[in-house]
Amino acid sequence: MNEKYNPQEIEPKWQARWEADGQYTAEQDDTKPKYYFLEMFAYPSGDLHWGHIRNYTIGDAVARYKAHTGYTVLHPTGFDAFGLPAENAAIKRGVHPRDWTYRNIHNMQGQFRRMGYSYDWAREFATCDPTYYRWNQWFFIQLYKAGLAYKKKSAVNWCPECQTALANEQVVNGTCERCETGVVKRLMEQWYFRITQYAERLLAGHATIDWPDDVVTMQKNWVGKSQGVEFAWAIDGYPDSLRVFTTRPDTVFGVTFMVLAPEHPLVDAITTPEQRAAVDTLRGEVAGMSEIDRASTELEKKGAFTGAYAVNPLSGEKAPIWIANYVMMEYGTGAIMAVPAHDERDFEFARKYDIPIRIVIAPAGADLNPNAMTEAFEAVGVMVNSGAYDGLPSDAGWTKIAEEMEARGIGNRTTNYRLRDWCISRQRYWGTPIPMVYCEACGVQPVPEEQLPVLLPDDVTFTGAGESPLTTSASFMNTTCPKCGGPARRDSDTMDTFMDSSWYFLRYCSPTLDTAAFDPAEVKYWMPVDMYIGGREHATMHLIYARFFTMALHDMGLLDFDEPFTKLFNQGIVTAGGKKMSKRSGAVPPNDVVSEFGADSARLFILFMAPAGERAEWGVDPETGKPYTVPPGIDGIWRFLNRVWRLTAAHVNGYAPDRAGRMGELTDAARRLRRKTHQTIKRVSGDIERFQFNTAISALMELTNEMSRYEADGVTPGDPAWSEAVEMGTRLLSPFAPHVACELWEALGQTAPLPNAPWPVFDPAVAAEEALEIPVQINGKLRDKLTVPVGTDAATLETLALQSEPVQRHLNGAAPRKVIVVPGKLVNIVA
RNA sequence: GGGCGAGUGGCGGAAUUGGCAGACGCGCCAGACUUAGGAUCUGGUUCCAUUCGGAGUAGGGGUUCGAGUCCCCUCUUGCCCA
Repeated sequence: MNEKYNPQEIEPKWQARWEADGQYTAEQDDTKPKYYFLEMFAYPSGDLHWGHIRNYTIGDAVARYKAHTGYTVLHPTGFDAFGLPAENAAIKRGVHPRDWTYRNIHNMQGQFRRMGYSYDWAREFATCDPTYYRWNQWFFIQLYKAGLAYKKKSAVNWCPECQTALANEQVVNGTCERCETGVVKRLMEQWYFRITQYAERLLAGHATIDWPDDVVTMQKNWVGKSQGVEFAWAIDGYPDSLRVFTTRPDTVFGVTFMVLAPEHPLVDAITTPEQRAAVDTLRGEVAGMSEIDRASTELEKKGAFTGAYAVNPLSGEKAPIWIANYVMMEYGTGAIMAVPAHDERDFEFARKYDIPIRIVIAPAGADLNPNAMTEAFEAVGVMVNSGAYDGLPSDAGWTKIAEEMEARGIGNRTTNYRLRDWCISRQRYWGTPIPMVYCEACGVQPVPEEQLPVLLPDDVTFTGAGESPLTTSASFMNTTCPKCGGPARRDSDTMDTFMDSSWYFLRYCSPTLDTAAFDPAEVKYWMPVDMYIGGREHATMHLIYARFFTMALHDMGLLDFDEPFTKLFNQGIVTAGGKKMSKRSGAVPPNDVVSEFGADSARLFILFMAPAGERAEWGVDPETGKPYTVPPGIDGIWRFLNRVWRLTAAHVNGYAPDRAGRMGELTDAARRLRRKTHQTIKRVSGDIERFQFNTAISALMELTNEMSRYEADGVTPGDPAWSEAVEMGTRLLSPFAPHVACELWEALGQTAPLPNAPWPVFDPAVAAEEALEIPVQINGKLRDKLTVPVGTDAATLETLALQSEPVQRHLNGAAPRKVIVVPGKLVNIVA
């Protein structure tokens, strides 16, 4: 073999050979368990950067490890190819979104392949391909037929800059996530999916999946389940009653005012002429505000009195009815009972408008003074000023009052959710056309399934203003009604791209099938995804939508499982100068590192630099003030791989595959090397299982350091301990640095492909230390170390410790008060 | 403002269960060697004192024979939600 490690020569060679041999083709194999391993697919922004490389390298290491440990692995990739940036490029530079997207895909495919990831490339697809989005349209129609897709006119977040509606999660601090323009409200006809119907299932499903706690918590908060009571208040002098939802029925005697959302339908009817002006002013002000702003705790509370009063059904007291900017029509009933003593927002409001505050829950052993309070008391306490309920703990009172309301027919216990239905419509071109047509005579009609796909037209102009670009294409917009054959218009919107990512993992099971979205037999074999890897930022969007979609498909009888991802791992973000590395800020492509040091070095470096789940700081070059194109720490990885190469190359005849039966009489050095080899197998295996790739790599470095020490004393031809170390080291390196591992494997004379080779198993007897160093402490301070055989008992350790010279010196003749001996660990003498 | 993490040498980081703090790597220092290379190899490298030793895991308190690890308070910081 070559003396010199040359990744530029061996890496393309192995990549070509893997591809030619179909090395990573996923195949059903009844002799093995299956493992479906998936990393979140990439948006084709133009270049891979180190954030991607981290995600995909972690994924590749584990996918390769799974293949070594006896699974038949499905490890696919593709591109999440629809989306706004392509359209922005079209507007700014006149490039067609399709051309821009495919040019980027082509470049990123090259970068992916150069990294040597173990993808089954035959399964790759881009979601913007009609053979894919056709099935988005098919699913849309199925959801429509199942009653899960519906159209409604509603106030949506509208970005005046992007000319599009935004989902709540795309609005950041009241501004557009992409362009940071202030978001306004606008009424539009939009398609929605009834995800709210699955709120309870989305919560219950968490018990059946093995996901990180923080993601589960985020999803729970996103669904926002709250138990409460919905009940009616009579309005003094009006026939209508007012329905309110509260999570605190135990505070009902503390109500000193009521608040309606400014949009509440009763506002007009109950407002008195004297209050009309103030009410209208506030309503005008609120109309231009985003929901996000209104929900903010920093919002200055503003209200106006309507002049009307509501009657407390329990106490019979009258409470003035206000409207306020902090109450929203979309949550609950759009009306609340306000209890300033026990709700922070009501408290602030009452203080501002001089509304009385009445204590009805007293904290244990303390008295609250309504005039001196500086904040609401929201915790559990004892009920006071609450008629027959006085003296009851408030949590017990909660149930009693709810029961009384139900018994008297005033109200009912209900469950409320923060989750809203999923708005699918986007006023954009570069997405999946919504397969619905509008006929004057027949109304809304789905496109017949045999006419799918509804293709994106080419005769579109991109102005960046006005309505959806699709409206500029007459050939697209004008169609015929599938029912009556008369003239009809198509829906001018396209689908949210989260539609694409809600089922792409199903498509990978049968990516080229043209008669259905997926082959049920293939899906039955491969799904669910056993391990899914991606960023934490997808906790409440993609990961909720994909779960909902899977559940909906399950309920339509299309799938026999209802959770798509059994396990989830979130890799940490890569930052440069503290800011997240992304297309928009300081993204560094892997190209320079790969061309100078090779893909194996790039892979090892990104895994070695930080624990996989935590933030990794890439570093900023002090000379340029920009993120490094080649980080300084890469030298350590480069040296390591060169050392590995040299150790193998220098002792090709030191290796003999057959070493069984020659391990009997070994020198101390050989026993040490064997011990290190087996300890390394144990550590690397455990570290991969725990996703601790940084320590796995440091263990491999320790093994090579031990091999260097051993080498100094000479390696004999066919040396059994050396043979074992060199072979095991190569196999352990395979998931992380597959090219160099394959090359070394071949140099060792192995003919079976390394990626299929079984994972090494360690022998605990060989890995066990022969002697231990036992620290001896006096009052917790280290004074000596005893070198003793493994298994030395407590009494012996105590005797040896007390005989130790430094211990005698420190005790200075005094008798120890107590000696703590933990066999195998330490001795601590309390003096 | 709320929820969840994190804070360890000049730097990235290590330390399964409460048991030798600083593995591994970068950088730095010293030496060796040479076909002068992107070298490589060997040794050293928490701080103070260098003699015994002392201090030390953001800061303060606590539990314990023993705390980076557990508990309480404070500060800083990241992410998510407001």
